Amino acid sequence: MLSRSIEDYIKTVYELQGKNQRVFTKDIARSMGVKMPSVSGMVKHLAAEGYLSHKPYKGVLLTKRGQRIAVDLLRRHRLIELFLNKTLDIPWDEIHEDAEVLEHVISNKLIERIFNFLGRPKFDPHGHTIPGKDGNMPLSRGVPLDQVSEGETGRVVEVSDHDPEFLRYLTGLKLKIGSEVQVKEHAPFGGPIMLILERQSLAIGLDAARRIRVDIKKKVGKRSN
Amino acid sequence: MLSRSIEDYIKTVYELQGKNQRVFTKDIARSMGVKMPSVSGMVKHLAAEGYLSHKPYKGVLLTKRGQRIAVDLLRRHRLIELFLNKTLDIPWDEIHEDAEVLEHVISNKLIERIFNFLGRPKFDPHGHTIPGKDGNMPLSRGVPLDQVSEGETGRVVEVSDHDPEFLRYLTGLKLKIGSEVQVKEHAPFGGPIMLILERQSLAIGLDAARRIRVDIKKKVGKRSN
DNA sequence: TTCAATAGTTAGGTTCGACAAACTTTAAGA
DNA sequence: TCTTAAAGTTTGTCGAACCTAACTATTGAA
Repeated sequence: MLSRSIEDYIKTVYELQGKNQRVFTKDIARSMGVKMPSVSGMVKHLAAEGYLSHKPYKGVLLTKRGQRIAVDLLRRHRLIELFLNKTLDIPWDEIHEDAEVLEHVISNKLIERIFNFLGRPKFDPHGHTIPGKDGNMPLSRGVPLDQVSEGETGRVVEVSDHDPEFLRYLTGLKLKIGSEVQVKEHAPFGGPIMLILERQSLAIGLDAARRIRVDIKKKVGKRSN
Repeated sequence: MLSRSIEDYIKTVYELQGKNQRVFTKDIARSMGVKMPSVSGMVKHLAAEGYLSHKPYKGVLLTKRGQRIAVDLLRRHRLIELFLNKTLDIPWDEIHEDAEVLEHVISNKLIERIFNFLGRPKFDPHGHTIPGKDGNMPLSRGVPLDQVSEGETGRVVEVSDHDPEFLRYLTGLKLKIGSEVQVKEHAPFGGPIMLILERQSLAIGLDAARRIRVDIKKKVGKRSN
């Protein structure tokens, strides 16, 4: 049985490494709220146990084994979020914290019961894809909203779940999973993106736009394939 | 925030002390699966923190403060059991273990949501009374089945939840909360109790009978008050 | 009353995961 | 090339919560 702490390190590295970027001690420390020596020590241990490879002074990268742990945790996290949201009707900005704790302690048996109870779902309340029991990690859907060209329309499919404040902001805008948005204009010099959402205009900052992913709608009359 | 370990010690003492019996190091150690020196050390700490009073060589007794912690845990435990049983349809012999872990980590906010979701219930799936949020510990209902006189009839209101094997045994007998049983005979010399349950005779050992509590039915035609 | 057997405690050690202080490596600019 | 700031590591400590070994207190039977 892995300790809570070990699982958290692996998860953090997974999140930071994205598509195979080496991850540095400083970033792990900042992200986890611990000091660098704690990271150095744990990294040495995790490398010895085969969860990641460590080139001193050059950062770390998860092994297949480490990735498997991380993806399992993600599966648990997302199923728990969806479960809390569906059964107890807890809003999407309040489920992350509880899931963060529960993902480490709920038995596999219980997770699979939850999975079946929920009807073997594919997505969590923030639109994230739920990984398979086999450790298969599906790709994120859509593209970040800041990369959508002017004039294009898309459906919101996924939003970042780490910051409850951000989710409350979206709720305030009435922007949710499934919302249809049209990009009107990219203001220059890192300025906001002007959108139409439910016939209302609104301006959204670049940081926020990067945390929203949309499925681009093919233009009407230009239906390909 | 109390550690998992501290909460478990307090809970164990609560269970062992019953109605204010002093609890001994050896019993705590056996019940928790640790060695006696670990108990001595922890007891010293808990006494210093005011959770219990300790007379060296004479056992311990929870203070009001310690009892409050224990009752809170019991509330959490029972609500979690009922929640798992109701929403995920997990049978009564499988819920205890998960609840044992979850009671330490689920946030108060979540517990209260569960409480309301379940309709502010009074009893868990084993018939145990759920303590109030205010730390008020209601009495157990009924009397142990081994104390029911021959000829009397009762309704099962509570069964012990610590041993899953025992619960499976009851399930096999089709004995559940609400079942009506009539005591036909107490076999002498610690022998079994003969019962009628749903028109079937059955013999139940003393150890089992002590773990089943029933509400005695007033005799027909003798309805008092 | 004495003395084993049993129960309880103290002393000292281990592991885990964090820390501060001190040292080393890297890399960027003078 | 040299220097230095930033990043990373090593070393030694600390608190929790466990352990074993050794010591002490209690108690009940001879």
